[in-house]
Amino acid sequence: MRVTSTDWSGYGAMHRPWNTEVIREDLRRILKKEYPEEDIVIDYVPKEKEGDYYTNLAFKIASREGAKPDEVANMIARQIQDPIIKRITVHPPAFINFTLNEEYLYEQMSKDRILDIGEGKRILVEFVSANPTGPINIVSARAAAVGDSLVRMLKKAGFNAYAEYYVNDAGKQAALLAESVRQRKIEISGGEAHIPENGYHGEYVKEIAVEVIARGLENQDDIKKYSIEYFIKDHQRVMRRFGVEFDVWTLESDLYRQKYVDKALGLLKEKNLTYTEEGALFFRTTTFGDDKDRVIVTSDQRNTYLLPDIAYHLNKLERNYDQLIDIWGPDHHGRIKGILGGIQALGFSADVLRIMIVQEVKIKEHGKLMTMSKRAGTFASLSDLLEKIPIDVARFFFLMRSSSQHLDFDLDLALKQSDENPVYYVQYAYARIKSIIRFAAQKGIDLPEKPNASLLKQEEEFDLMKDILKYTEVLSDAVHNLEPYMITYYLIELARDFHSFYQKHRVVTDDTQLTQSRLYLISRTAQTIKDGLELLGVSCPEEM
RNA sequence: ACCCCUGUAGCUCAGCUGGAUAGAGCGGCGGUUUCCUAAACCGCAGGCCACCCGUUCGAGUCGGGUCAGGGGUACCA
Repeated sequence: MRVTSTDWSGYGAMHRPWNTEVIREDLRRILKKEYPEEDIVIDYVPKEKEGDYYTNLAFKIASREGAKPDEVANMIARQIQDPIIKRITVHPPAFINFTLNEEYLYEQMSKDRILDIGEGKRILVEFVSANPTGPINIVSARAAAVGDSLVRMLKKAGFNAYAEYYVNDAGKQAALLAESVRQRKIEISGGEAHIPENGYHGEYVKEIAVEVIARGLENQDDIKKYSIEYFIKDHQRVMRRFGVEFDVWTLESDLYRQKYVDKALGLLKEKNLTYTEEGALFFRTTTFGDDKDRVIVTSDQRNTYLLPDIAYHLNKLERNYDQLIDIWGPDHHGRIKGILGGIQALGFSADVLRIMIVQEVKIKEHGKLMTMSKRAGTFASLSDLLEKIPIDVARFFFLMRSSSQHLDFDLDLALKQSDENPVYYVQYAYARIKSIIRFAAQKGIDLPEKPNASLLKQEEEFDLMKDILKYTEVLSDAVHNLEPYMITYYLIELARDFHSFYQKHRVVTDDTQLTQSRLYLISRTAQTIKDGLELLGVSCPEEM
């Protein structure tokens, strides 16, 4: 099975028509009228080639019918006619290229296209969910950026999307933290610390021990409660600082209190999907395609993570979401089959949950990759990273790569405040536009309500118009693939096209009509940049 | 031993349902400012898409194999 996000079952594959107002859908509809049975693919024409969009329809038909592709292409080209298409050209071997009508572009540009592919469906994105036993690490930071951006994108695309953080406060790790703190407390009081083998050795444990002493906490439960809460608060604070808001924080301990764990266990037993072996209770995940069955209750009667995890997903499903998305770190990929098995065991389709694995992050400084072990690395935690670089830069960099890709975080580049840093490149385009609009206002030229768009005839102007219209298509692709980096790439491209335009053509001139048309064009550009940066959770300053 | 991710320009990466002469940023070299922000723009150099086999009219993209790097493989999460 495929764990990364390309095929989003339940919402249709990308080539299927979406309920969206985008240009390539207009083209698809036109072709569909003549070829209702065909699976029509519309893509962008490479730069430097004639036309804006193309289809490979002729190849498909020719291949199936044993005809010559170029003849089929010419036949199709003769057949298709529509006001939005200025010109259809056939290029060897058999591409059919469409050049859009300028009038259509002018008209589309002044139209607000709203993307609604979610149709109000309820979708829950759970991410970060770091154990409350230490600071937020870099991979979790990346997951935070990706998850938060995803929620913003989904909302923009018409979903009712919610962000959730799950806190493992009841398991073995929490107990280990408490014991580690207690040992440090003994040490501070003059005794010898016996930290458990798998316990927590970080410096921060000592700090908590000091706090615990100051509060006079003695028994294990109180120490545990204090330590866990310490990190929950820490995580909440850091997430807020990073600009990530969660709608719901769910505690594992609450799932126990509300009997969800008992309920899940009962359901599994009831369906005869468990058995006992050597004192441990196994869940038959092999029924659902796992390579071996998994233990859910250990021989010493403790629950493994899988049982409360299944209970948690039962809890989520009972809250009536149409779709669940979990974002996990690379070290958790081994859990996928277990949890999907659990969901199916509870009677749901495996499709209701999509699990994204966000790959690891390495920090690169002075051309060298730094290890990020808590012992050696300075950048073990998100807070450490944010001490060094601005939030905008951190978020943008985390969203520059597809999430299934290992990420090398180039700290030197991130620290550069000018030139090469792509964050500022995009922000600068926006600030520049705002500056031009202010300049025009000083000269007494205001943004027009309805500009005379037909004055825009330059190549760079058409490039910008097409970019702006492409925005909803990019958003649609990004949502479908659950990949925010597509937005990032698009914004860099849009900024580049604006900077090129700026260099070549003056906006504010004595020609008031043309000035107004161009003001309108660049203000639409600015609006698009701002919208896109908001999806990434990156700020958009008016001046730089 | 098994599982996951990855292998495209000097470096970091795009290239989505197979389609045109494989793209961008950074780095390198060379240019651009009496004018709305030079945090910008323009040009040049740089690639046997790890390798082999297969499917196909067509493969960086799909399938099989090999090699290499990273991560994970508890009755931890």
